[in-house]
Amino acid sequence: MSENENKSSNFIHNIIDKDIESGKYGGEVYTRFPPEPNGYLHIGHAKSICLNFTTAEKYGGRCNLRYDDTNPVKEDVEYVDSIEEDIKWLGFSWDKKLWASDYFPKMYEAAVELIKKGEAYVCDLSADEIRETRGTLKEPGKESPYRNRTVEENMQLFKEMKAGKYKDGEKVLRAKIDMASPNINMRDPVIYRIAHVEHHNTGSEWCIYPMYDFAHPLEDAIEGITHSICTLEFEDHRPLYDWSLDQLGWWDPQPQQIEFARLNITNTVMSKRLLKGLVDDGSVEGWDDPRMPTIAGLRRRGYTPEAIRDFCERIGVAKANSTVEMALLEHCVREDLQSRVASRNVVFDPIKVVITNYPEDKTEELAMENNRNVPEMGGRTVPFSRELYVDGADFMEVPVKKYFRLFPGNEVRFKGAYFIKCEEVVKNDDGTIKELRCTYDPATKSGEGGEGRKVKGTIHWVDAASAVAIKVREYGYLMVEDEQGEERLNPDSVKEMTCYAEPLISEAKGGDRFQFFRHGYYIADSKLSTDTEKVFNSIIGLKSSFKIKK
RNA sequence: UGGGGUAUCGCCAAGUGGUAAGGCAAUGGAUUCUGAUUCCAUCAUGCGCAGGUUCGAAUCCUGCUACCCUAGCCA
Repeated sequence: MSENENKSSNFIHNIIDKDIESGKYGGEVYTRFPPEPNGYLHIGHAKSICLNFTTAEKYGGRCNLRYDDTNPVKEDVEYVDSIEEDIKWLGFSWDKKLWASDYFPKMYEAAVELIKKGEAYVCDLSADEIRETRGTLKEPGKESPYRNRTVEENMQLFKEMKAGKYKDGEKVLRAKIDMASPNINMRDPVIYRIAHVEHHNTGSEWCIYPMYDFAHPLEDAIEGITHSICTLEFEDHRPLYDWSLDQLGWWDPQPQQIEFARLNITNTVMSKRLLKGLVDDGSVEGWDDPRMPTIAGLRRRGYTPEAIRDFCERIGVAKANSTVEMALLEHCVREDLQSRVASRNVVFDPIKVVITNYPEDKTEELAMENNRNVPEMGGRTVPFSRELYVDGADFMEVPVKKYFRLFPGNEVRFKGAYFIKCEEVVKNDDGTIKELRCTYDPATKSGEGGEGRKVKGTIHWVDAASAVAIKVREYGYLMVEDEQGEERLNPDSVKEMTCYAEPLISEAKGGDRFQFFRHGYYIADSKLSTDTEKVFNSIIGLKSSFKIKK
């Protein structure tokens, strides 16, 4: 991979360039990827991961992996292994692996500091009451009756909160800012809540937990993060981010939050809620179901980390909401795979072909290159004999115009073998095709000259006697929208079929990728393959194929 | 606009007052024992709209319009 040189710049780089020029952070660039461990990472996270890690890389800086585990009721350590695996698989290494929960003491100290400065107070209002007094988008809120408690009283109450004297929801700590602020986030936001819940990291040490808006700036500042990159919906929270740090005045310089637009891809569900729902109700095999847009799903489907990184590079980073076409991701995989993958003959929807003038007891081993564009990948041999299978799409009894594959009376090149002419179509009683009776021209053997005649089409085939049955799974869109605009599972999102492949395919190991002649790219699914039957997941089809025009 | 954002080709996206990069998609053509790949060519007198400033505007000013975010003790 060509590193650095032609990496496009974006508005975040422009901000960093200015910071470097002004010396704001002494030329340092320190970023972080802060997932909440409440689900698997998806392609949208990949954009954020690439952005944070490559930005640090570009400037010779560092990037931390930090779990944003400030809400024990929603989080689960079961996800951390997958998160780390996915980041590593994408090819990134973090500077430090950290847990926001390790900063709970420092955050508590910060809250105490705010109380002492009269900038925070303990509020006894219920969640409902807080909502009711917050005002609306157009009307200011009302001040809490507890807003003017003394510093001493607040200190006492907050200590009691920490000591576990109160039940969940009984009290909260609020920042004392401005109930009339046009920005609702500044209307005395809750910064600490009570939750008598076991925390995976701190156990039962704490029963009060900081809210994201208060915790996140502290986490960044503690780690010395310079540029805290997050998505657009946090734009309105930035004043609170800055307020928290400004009030404390503990750090100089302070990190700055920069927002960018999250990734959307056409026909792709990116909502964690929906994805988790599909996993929980058994609609998919799990978070790594090949139909899922999770990194684990894409991996199992056969996408490469290089392709995903290339995709993230190409989509750019900006603040405009956008939806990238799936075709771009597909282009990236195709481009990556075409030079690293060997081709194998697999026929879908097989039709039997009998070469009537070929000896019944003869079998030839014909040479075939693994990848025509990459000679270093060498070649292989495949058996050829009197009975073969061809792809259902490569024969038309009544050809449409410009169809140049097999049809009665037409002659085509069998890839790596001979010119074959279809002489007769033999049918079953029910009218379906039983077999094609064909003849071959011995003078046209592949690689042995005989360039006299030309033929328009080349099709692939497998030897019937040695063919291996494999299962092929092809994927469509996971979700569709119904009349009500509700997203629901697409019943046709997976199609499984049995196909015939050349014998060598039986040596495929889980994770091996191939190009199936004329069908596209496929990966051997180690999770579903057995010794007797291999399952191949489709990654992506070829760029274009013959389309029948009406 | 309560407030905060964003508008440049079908989809992304550069551009930061000097006369519209690039990629994907699409379309034509060349080569091809994969209708793939590769290769060449075409693809915004135009930058949400309307005015204004300027020798010169996607870039500055004014006024509109559309869409997104925001009223969790989630992140």
